[in-house]
Amino acid sequence: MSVTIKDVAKAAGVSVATVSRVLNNSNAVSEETAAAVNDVIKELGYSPNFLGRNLRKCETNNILVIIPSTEQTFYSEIIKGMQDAAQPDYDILLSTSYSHLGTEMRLLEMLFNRTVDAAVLMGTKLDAKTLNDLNRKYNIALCCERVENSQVFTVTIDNEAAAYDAVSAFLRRGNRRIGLVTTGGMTEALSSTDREVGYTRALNEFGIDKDEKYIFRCTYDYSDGFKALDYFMFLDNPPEAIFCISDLLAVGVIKQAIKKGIKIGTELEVCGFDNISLSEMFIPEITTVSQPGYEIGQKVIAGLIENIHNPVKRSDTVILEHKLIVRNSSR
Amino acid sequence: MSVTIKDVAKAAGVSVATVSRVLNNSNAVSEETAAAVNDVIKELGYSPNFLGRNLRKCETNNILVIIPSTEQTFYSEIIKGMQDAAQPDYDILLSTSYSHLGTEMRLLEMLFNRTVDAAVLMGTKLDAKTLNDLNRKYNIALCCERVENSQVFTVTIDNEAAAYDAVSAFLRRGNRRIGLVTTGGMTEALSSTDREVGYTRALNEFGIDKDEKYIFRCTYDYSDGFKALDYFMFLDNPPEAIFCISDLLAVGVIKQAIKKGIKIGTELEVCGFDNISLSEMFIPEITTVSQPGYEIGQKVIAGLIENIHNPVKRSDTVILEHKLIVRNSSR
DNA sequence: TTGAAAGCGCTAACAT
DNA sequence: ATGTTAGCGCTTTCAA
Repeated sequence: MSVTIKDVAKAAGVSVATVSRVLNNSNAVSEETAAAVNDVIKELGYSPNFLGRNLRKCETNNILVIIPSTEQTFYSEIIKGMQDAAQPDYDILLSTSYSHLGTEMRLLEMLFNRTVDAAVLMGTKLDAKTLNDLNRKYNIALCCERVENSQVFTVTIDNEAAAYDAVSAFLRRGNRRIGLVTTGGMTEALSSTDREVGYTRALNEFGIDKDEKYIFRCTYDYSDGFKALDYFMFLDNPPEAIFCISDLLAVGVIKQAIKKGIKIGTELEVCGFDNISLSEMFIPEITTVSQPGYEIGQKVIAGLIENIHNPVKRSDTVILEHKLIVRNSSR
Repeated sequence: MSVTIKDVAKAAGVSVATVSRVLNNSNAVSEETAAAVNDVIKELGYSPNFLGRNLRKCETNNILVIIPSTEQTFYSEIIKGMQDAAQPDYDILLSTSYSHLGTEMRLLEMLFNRTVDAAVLMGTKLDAKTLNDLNRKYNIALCCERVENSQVFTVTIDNEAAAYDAVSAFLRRGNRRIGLVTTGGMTEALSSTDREVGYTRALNEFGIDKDEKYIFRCTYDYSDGFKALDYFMFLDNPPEAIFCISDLLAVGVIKQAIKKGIKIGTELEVCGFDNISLSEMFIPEITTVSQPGYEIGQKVIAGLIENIHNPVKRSDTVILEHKLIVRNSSR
């Protein structure tokens, strides 16, 4: 079918071992021989078949990254960071799970059947026990979304502190009734729960009790922001500021508010989360919490590669710095 | 290291051949034996090592999809269509080239070294000759972006007609001075060139000559839309409508126009391209040309899989239907 | 219905 | 510095 190492060896008049050495830049081969072999390789248009190499070496140098979706996210920067950290030894292979447990499991098959050496799970739907079991046999890492009681190496931000910062800023500017638009309680995402805890802590510090009526629980869909705004404005004392656990929800809230004639920034402050590019493009530009995407990606792959090569694996959680970015949707 | 087919065979008291047959659902194995083997497989937690299987079968059932970026695109739908068309036989592996020729070539190595069975190139930077050479030896397909003189199987829309439709709509509503914001002339992307041809044809049909002063050539960066608007408004007779070859550029144009106090939709019409989710979220909602992403993805993978299995490959170009979506950024 | 054995393409231990 | 050879885990032909 295609040209193999044997063909090259024959054509170059050497053994396959020598060709292999040239291929792997072994120094135990004379310059002339190497040059001759390389000539033949070029001439024959030979590419080593990695299926053979991988089988023999029991490694693929591929890392699978399972992302929930490629749409409207800040994953782009993370992926860039991952690629840079992986090069030149590893390749990053992306696949989307659509936040679907079955799909995620199917993709993890690649780990079981040795198609990849390791996997990064972003926003996993797996539970702690399953993750810990996996972690024992394979090299995995969590990214952005931690899982309680899991001993899997994780890179994320301090979501509690980030929400605390965002809501504190609202409070310092004199707002007292702060709405929360979250997926917490609807999904199992711990980041949402953590952000709600941070929201509550900020309120408490200003002597305000968390009031469930100022919390709107919904999905990640941006149009749920419409419903949130409608709900809040229907209250006797509508919130003066709204903290959304995603930029997309913030867009929904703002859009609906503008439709209702509410002045964003003055009559109503809104803060999103993630600092996706849309938050800067939107009118008004949206105040948000920025996650250090590139660094997150870099760190998680660096740690994972470390784990691949070390018998004793790190299972800690790396917390990176978030940043509150104040724009026009707040005063 | 890990449990192999041999271990299973030994534990089940059968030959590896029998285990292999069970693994591949061969009917040439008795029900009792199959059940017994499956029990052992479960008990031992055995997963077949695909490196062995792939080497033996000379296939991986993986398809590589090279995308320029995961940010702010309509690729999300395309990828969904690809996954659905690939399942259950193939897995889609994504990788980002960042529109960088070197990176694209590096990723194509996976094709050469048999890590994947085929590759889809989106917005490739490769030239026709290179593509045709590749196409002879490997299974590849182009998606969204055609390449002149390439004989590679391609799925895309009719960009010329799409632009014609968008600009014609402007003209039918009485606009005569139509600006074009494009990357054409700056990059090699044929879609931009095609759209410019459609723009010109529409003008000509209304007895208007293309006037280079109404064309602003820039990069894909959304902030270039700012510059475009500034440039156009500086003209003696500014355009009454602006056609942008991407939604992102349209956002830039609109944002800057609003900043200048120009009423979008009435004083100035704007049309984007691609119908990314942002175009619907933005205020005003943006008129745009929608590409049938899901179907594009589906068709390209279906064609590619067809090619993998057929000795004689199709090398045609499939043109799918676009749709003009009129929203508030036009009258 | 089952088993024995060859071999996919490559690397690496060992020998020279 | 180079060659010989075993074998990675699997599928498949052939024989029984």
